[in-house]
Amino acid sequence: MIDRKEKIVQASMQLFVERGFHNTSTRIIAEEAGVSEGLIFRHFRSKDTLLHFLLQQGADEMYQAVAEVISEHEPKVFFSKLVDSFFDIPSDRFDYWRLRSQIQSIRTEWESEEWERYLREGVLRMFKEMGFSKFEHEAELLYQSLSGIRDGIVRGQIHEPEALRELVKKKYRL
Amino acid sequence: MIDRKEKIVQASMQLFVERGFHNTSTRIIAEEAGVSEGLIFRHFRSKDTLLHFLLQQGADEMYQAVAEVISEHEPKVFFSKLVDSFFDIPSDRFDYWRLRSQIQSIRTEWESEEWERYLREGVLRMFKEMGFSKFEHEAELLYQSLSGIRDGIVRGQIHEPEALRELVKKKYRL
DNA sequence: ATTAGTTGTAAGTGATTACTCACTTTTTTA
DNA sequence: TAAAAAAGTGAGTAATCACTTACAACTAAT
Repeated sequence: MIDRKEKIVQASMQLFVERGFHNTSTRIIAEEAGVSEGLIFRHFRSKDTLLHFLLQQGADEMYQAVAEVISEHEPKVFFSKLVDSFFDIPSDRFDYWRLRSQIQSIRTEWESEEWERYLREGVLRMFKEMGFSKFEHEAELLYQSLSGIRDGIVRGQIHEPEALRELVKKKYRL
Repeated sequence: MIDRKEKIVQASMQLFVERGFHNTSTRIIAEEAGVSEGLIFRHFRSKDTLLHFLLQQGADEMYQAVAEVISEHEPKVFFSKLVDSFFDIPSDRFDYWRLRSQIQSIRTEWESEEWERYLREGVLRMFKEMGFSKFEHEAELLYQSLSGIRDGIVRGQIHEPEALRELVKKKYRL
């Protein structure tokens, strides 16, 4: 009846985000998931593997989302889809972003994922095709700004995301 | 001759940023600082107190920096000083920002500091005085964007900050 | 020179950590 | 239905954790 592996995934995600990865013991994960501690290691070889699984799961979904944006070749539509992809984060994906942000700020070896490189390339291409003179800097600025906004959203700091979204689009006259 | 307390402060800051707070033991801090483990607890009552000290130290400096920006009442100059304050982070303060970002993403109870509230009020006031219709949203957008850029800078993701700075200022026609 | 206060150390403390192992129970397959 | 494989448990494990304590060394003032 109950998918215990999924229970472990959900409990660990919540705990990692709330208390931090290194401050979350496998004992409390098991407790929260309602399983024995040993089962965690049956399904995931180690606590690190579990973390990696959570991040990979989110990255896979992002790859899908980015593919959808990237496939758009009309610059103005691309821009709109791009901005929307930063604003339309389903609330059940907030945890992924918060976990990612946490790990990124801890691990020095963190390197950008494939979907992120694709997306940045797409932004670059868009500004180029739109005829912006300093398209590289425009791309960098937009990407970092949107990242900051996304952080704000998943942390619940932004009260009226819709107004912000319109403002961003207006700034680029779209 | 050697200020051992300062040694502890520097070693712990570096380690907290590199490996994460909860993944850094007091044993390794002592090792890295070249002191006995007990000395950490002589100077700082607990590991948490040490963390708080590091954050407070950085916040104090930020309060100074923000006071300088806030004191400017001419909107256009304020804007320029504001943007500069996000771009001109001395490299020896990178660690503070990375530590702050780490703790912010772990602790749920994190609430904005005094200097941050002051700064955001200032940005709000600026847009208001500049006659922007949706000044609240403009302030939110600018603040979150600049925060994203600052994150990028302290993480070494931004290659040409100067070009970005000029671009930001140009966007607001200043 | 004695005292008092501070700074420092080494060797502990019990609690908690990620993980293992021997075992039982459930599910799948032949 | 029997056997094999997978899922699940609970009681371990050595190592590490933040922190304490008893004591020594240094510093400064009387």
